[in-house]
Order: sequence, then C-alpha cells, then structure tokens
Amino acid sequence: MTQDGRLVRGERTRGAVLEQALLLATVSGLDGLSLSQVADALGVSKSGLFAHWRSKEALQLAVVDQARAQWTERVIRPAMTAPPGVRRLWAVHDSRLAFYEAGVLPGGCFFANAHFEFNARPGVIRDRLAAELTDWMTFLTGLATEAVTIGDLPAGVDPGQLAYQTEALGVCAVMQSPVLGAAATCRRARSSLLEHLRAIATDPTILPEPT
Amino acid sequence: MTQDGRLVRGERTRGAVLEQALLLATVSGLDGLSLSQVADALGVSKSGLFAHWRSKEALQLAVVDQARAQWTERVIRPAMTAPPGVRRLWAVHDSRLAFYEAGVLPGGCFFANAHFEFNARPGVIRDRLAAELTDWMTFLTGLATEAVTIGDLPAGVDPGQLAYQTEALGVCAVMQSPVLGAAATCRRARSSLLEHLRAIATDPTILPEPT
DNA sequence: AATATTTACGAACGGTCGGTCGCTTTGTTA
DNA sequence: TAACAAAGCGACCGACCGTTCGTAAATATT
Repeated sequence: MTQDGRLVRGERTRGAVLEQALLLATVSGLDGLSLSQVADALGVSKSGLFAHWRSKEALQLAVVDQARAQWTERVIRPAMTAPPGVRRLWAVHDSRLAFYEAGVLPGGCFFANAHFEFNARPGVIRDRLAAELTDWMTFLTGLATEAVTIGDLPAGVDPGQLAYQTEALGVCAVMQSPVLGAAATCRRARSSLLEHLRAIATDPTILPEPT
Repeated sequence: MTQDGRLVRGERTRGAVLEQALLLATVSGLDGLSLSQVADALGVSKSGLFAHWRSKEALQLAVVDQARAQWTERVIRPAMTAPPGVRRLWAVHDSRLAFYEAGVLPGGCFFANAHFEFNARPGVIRDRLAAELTDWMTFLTGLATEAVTIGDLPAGVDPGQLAYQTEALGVCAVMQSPVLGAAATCRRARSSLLEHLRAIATDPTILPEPT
C-alpha cells in the first residue's frame, strides 16, 4: 500500500472529484458538464483538475468508470444475493428500480442519459459507452439463460428477448419518472415484468405475489 | 393567405432553419445545439436567426413544435389507417419503429433524446417536453382503452400498463439501435409487443403472424 | 539541512457561445 | 418615384469554455 501522504491526498480529491462529476454529469450531461462547474462545486481550482486528468475527455472516461463501479456496487451486488434463475433476474430489475427511486443520481440514470447523449457522436466516449451497454445486455441475457438452464423458465424462452424486455421496462421508468412520478412509473415497470415472469415461469410461486 | 413576398421568403427560411435545427438537435442535443452550427449548416448568418426567434430558447421551443409535427405526420398519421383497437395500437408501434429504422433523424428520436437531456433541468423547455410526454402517453393509453372497449382485449387489461409496455419497447429500441444494430433491436421490440398482444387478444388472428 | 517530487493554485490564452446593433438588400405600398 | 417595412448580414460585446504555464506549498528522500 502507498503510505505517501501526497499520493493519499491526491487519491482522496480524485475520488471526490469523480463523485461530484458523476452527479453533475447526470444533470448537465457527460459532455455538457464543465470543468469550472465541477471545480466550483468542490471548492478546488479548475486548473488543479488537470493534475489528475490531462484533458476533459480523460475525466469523462473516468466518470464512466465511476458510474460503472457505482452501478455494480448499488444495483448488481445487492441483487446477487438472490438465488440464481428467474428470481435473480427479478432481483436485478427490482434493485435497479430501487436505485432510481432512491434518487442517488439527480439525473436518474447516468448510462441511460449518456447513451442518448452520445448515440450520434462518434468518438472514444461513445465507443466506451457502447461497450458498457454490450456488457450490461450480456449480463442480463446471461441471467435469463441461467433461468432457462436451471429450469425456472421453459426451454422455448428466448433469453435475449427477455433481457431486452427487462431493459426496456427499466429505461422507460427512468425516462418517465421525473414527469409522471417515480412511484407510479416504477410500479408499472415492476408489475409488467413480474406478471410476465410469473406467466412464463415453470413455478410462479417462487416469485413475489403481484401487488 | 399572405401574398407578401418578403413574408413568404421569411416563412421559407424559417421552415428550413427549423428542419435543420431538428436534425442537429438530435445529434448535439436540444441544448447543446449552437446557433452558429445551425446558421453555418444553412449558409445563413447567425444574427439573421434572431430576426425569427428572439432568443435561443424561443428557437428550441419552435424545434419542439417541429418535432411534434413531424412525429404526428410520419408516425401517427400513417398508423391511423389501421382499424381501431388492438390493430391500431400495433400499427403505431410498428410505424414508430419504421420511423427509427428509416433513419429520418440522425440522432434517432428527438423526444427520447430531449427527455433524457432535460430530465433534471427545470425550465420552460422541460415543462414543454413533459407536456409532450403526457400527451403521448395519453394517446397510447387511449388506443389501449379503445381496444378494450371494442372487445379486442379482455376487460381485465390495464390500458395504462399496456401503454407503458409499448412505450418502453419503443424507447429501448432507439437507445440500443446505434450500438446493437437497428435491425436486431427493432425485431426484438416488434416481436415482444406482438407476442404479448397476441397472447392477450380475444382474437389473435386479427394481428400479424409472429415471424 | 538540502533536494526532489507531487498536489494544487492563479493568471492568462485562444476560441466559441448567446446576444446586440446598425446597415444593406429586397419587396410592398402610396 | 418616394416612403416604408421586413429579411438578412457583418462587426462586435461580455461570458464562459478547455487548456497551458509558472509557481507556491506540502511531503518525501538524501
């Protein structure tokens, strides 16, 4: 471990900047975000940021890392306590919506916002976001596949299709929440998937009762 | 009708500017869009834009109008030729995905992009976008309600829920298309809704065969 | 105690932003 | 033909953008 007080201090501010930048990025956009904005919010100087990242783009990529780490920690990890199969897929969906409802990020979902912001802007960041989306969909598809493999779902179910439906319900929730209310919107997102899963599951009773 | 050649010319450039601004807004964002950008793309002067809109915000609101008009013309109107009920709901979904696949807007969907861009930015534009989303969901819910009313769908179906699912599948399509391919993504969005509608319809044979 | 390293800062740079102003051009009207 | 009105342009403004640079302060090394 590093004991150097200078490096420790640098690492600490580095983390604080990333945390703040992630919050602001969900409001102003990953590109709309300005360095002065981030610096002022933390009471540090703008030029000091360049000691940690050589350019704005480098900071933006670091923010993507930060967002992924947060997502893994706050959405995926809690859901992995659920047993494998259809219950774990449901747990991820539920955990994700809980993340939105908790208002952790003022702009709702970093990745959803970023995807729509960069969907027509080629470049390093877009490529990075595309990789993240591929990873995420692979993860969801893997959960669905597992559910079929262990017999929670019949063999005819298309895991990719189920993953797509799950993702769609989640994305739509974070899009509509600020307008139509998070409670009502997330209820729709939950009951839609739950009803669908219970309808196709070989044993619906292992899933929660619909409310 | 106005016969004044000056006003006619103004109206013409006004339309051209809105058209161009709508395209660029889906790429750079409705707020990220710059007036120089729009002016240069049309070979007009930036200051000339202020003859038509007194501020950038006024232009942005006009772009929302333009987007709504395009959406009504290119998505809703063609779908309204389908008979009322579940077939019309399906036609809107199909027409919407066709609009995305045609690549009319380089950034995919103006409204989806704008919603995610402004979901945490209070102001006139956000209010306007919120009203548009409410209108759109009311429209979809109305179609679902109609399908229940005329007996295409059983009485137990929740129209709001069905509208939410339809919207979710559409939004997710435009989000994932640039990354995972429009063809595969829209196929998922189509088959997901079609299978669901056929599963709950009182007479599935009035809907297309699943592919 | 002297030197090296790392963080962080303030000042300044060129460039772009939204917006203003006065003018020319184009077309209408009397 | 003269007076007028609208469209559109070029020059310019202050503000903010990302970025660079020289320097001061804190810490580690010798």
